[in-house]
Amino acid sequence: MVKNESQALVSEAAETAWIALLRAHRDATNAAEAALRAAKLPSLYWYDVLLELKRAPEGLRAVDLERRLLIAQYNVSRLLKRMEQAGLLKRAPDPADARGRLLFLTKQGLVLQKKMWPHYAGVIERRLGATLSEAEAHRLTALLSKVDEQDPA
Amino acid sequence: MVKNESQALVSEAAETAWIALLRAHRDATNAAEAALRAAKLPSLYWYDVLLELKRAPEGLRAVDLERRLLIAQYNVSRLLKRMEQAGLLKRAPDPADARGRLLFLTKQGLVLQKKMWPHYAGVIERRLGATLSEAEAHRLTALLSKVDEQDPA
DNA sequence: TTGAAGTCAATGCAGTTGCATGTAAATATC
DNA sequence: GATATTTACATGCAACTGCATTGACTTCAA
Repeated sequence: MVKNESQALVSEAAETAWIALLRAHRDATNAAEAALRAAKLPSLYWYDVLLELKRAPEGLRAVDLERRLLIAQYNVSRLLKRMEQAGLLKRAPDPADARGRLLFLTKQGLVLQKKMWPHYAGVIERRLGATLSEAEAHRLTALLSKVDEQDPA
Repeated sequence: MVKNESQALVSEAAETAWIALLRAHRDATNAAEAALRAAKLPSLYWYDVLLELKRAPEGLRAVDLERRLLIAQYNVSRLLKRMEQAGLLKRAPDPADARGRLLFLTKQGLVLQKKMWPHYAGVIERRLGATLSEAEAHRLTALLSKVDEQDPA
């Protein structure tokens, strides 16, 4: 996927790991998206939003979502509009800050989240649960976490 | 990013690893894309194509690219059209199979690949080279590889 | 060999994303 | 406490993606 021979810029090991990361991710998310589509369900991003909102029954601001999901601001904005139109969430004025609005999951949104989960979980289980032992999964998590603790860029 | 409490569908460890994978990838590719954009260079996918073609001076078919890069067929088709229009590659009839065409990198394409690499490499180095030891990078690669050896599903 | 089935690519259309910018409210500065 | 800066969110436009389908060739099988 990447991998370049002209040296000195990056260690061989780091570059190989990078490629493995890209491939594993692309492959796994392709599978997850395919599973959801096959079930006529929305994409992973929609799921992520539904779940975040489910966990924040006191309401969440778009900015928080943006940070948690690492999605660009304008995409969050439009994603929320679509999801609101689909009846999955509500946006109410934020008493603490009139610039933004607080987001709340609707009953319909909760129903959809629950409906999507098994499909999503199936993929995770096949990709990670079935191929890695508990210990390996933990090690993988630890290594990946080191990679993005690296906040800025 | 994901993470659900209703159990039994997936092990906790696998789910956590999944989230870590999504976050690490999103974060790292965001950084890489940002670095390339800041330098007014094309996106990662373009780079991937350039590099694959560089490595296949004997010519490559679109189908092969599709498999190597895990990009959908119609996206490969259009990506190649754009890159051809940009003068980065050439498409010639494949003597062995008249349905497809063979792809070749142009001199301009090679120049661009070389120009992009340092920007890309910088991100890889900061994300992976700087945060992981050689041994850790190798372990990460090994674990990620297990995940997508899992072909179909 | 011929026709049925499979493979390699391209494309119209609708939906989504990125970029640049805009509006409004909050915070900082003096 | 008026102005400048920053923050939260929205949006027009152009580019890109996914879906479904098509066209063109290859392969398989009787």
